[in-house]
Amino acid sequence: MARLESLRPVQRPRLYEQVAGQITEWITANGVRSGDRLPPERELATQLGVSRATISQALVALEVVGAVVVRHGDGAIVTDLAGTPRIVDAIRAHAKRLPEIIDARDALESKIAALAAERRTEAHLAEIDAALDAMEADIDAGGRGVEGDELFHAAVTAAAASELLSKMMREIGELVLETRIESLGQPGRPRESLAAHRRIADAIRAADPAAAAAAMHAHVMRVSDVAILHDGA
Amino acid sequence: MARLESLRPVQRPRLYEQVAGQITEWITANGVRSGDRLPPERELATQLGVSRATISQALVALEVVGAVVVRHGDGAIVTDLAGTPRIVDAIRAHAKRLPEIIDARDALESKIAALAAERRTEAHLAEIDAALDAMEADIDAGGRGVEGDELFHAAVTAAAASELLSKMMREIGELVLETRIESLGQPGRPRESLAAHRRIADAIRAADPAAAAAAMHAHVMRVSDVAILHDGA
DNA sequence: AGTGGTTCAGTGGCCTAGCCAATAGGTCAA
DNA sequence: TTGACCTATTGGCTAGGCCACTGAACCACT
Repeated sequence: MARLESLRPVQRPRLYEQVAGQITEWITANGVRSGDRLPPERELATQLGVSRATISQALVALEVVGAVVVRHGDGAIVTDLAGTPRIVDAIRAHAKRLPEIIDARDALESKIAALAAERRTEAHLAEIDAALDAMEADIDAGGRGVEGDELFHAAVTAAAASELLSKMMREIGELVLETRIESLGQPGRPRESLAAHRRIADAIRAADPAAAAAAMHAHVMRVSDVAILHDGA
Repeated sequence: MARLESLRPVQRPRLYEQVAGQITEWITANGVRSGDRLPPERELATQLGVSRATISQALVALEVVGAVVVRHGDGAIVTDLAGTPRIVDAIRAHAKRLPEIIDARDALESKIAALAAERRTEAHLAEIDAALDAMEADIDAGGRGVEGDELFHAAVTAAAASELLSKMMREIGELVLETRIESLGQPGRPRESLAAHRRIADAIRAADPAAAAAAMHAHVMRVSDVAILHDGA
């Protein structure tokens, strides 16, 4: 039974998203500055050819993101964050920015590995070992060890005990996953990757932050080779 | 004339916010897990006593935050981020997590400095110098060089040429700023900080990534000392 | 002048009612 | 077993309307 794990659900465009995008464009295009007011909802509705309810939804979205603040009876005021596109969207939009993902991953995971080496408990080490075992078992069975790979990085992140770094990793996690799957798809890679993970685990166990960071750095860079090659193909 | 700066505009609660909050509570209270479906909009509307339009707005808000994903014809599916409060809020909530900010800043800025050393152009170097000059001038004039400090880090970040890392820095920027101001407030600190910035700039100019990262790391750690002490007071 | 009410037009907040479109799940014939 | 079809359920979006809030203009009073 062939897997189709690379397939993703079709894009279901929401009207409010499109409207929010158009409003954002309008903001940047017209040089609207922080503090300026958007046109009234009713006017936006007629101009963009949608209902006021949809405009309202778009404004909710923009408000949640922090691009505008809507004031009852006054209007929607543009904030200073308005021109800033959302992090993941910005990347996906250009798509050719895999190197940026690598850089970010390197920055975060190297630090995470170092912190993990300082703060790991026995429970964390056990969790990391379990992930490595799962990875090895899967590879022995002919798999690519993707699941164990994910578990490993999750365990290391947990050991680092930083909610902030953890959250940031989660933010780019979706993008990282793609590069990870690509990398492990290459023949011989899984075993090599397993060895790299072992080196990271050893450094963490040895409570050696610098070595852990270096090992993680090397691992991330090794993965990036493939990803970039694949990207350029 | 007594100031009333502690006064804030009255809370103008939005219905959709309240509804979103109730839905979130419902999720955590009922042990709803990732992948489970929320009740239909129509049912939520009658149960919470609001219109479907408002429910829809609340779901837009939750969707933007990433707590749910709404599928046409199917329902609103809870994601694994549902229980996770917003990144900045999470930190602010505990408030005692300054160390985490330092860790994150260190991870990002060290990498940014390294990348800047690799990719800086003459224009970037000029920008960095300008920031240092502004910092020095302000300090000579008795100031703390806060503005120049910000300009410096902004210039280095620009030189790193990574939209992703840049965005991440912006995300924690608000929090970093607080620690920065605290640090520079100590007597003697501004000049010392200026020297540290110069070392970073030199490494970047010399196109030495490792040295740049090390200098930035040292700088961030130096700042953290003060911040943590201040925090413990 | 300055202060405080009043009014009014503009604006967002929220609602009701309804149709359209997508989905999941069943039925039935090939 | 497969594929086509139907149907109930659900979200997407619209239209139209009432209410509450805001800000500016105006006015009366001090």
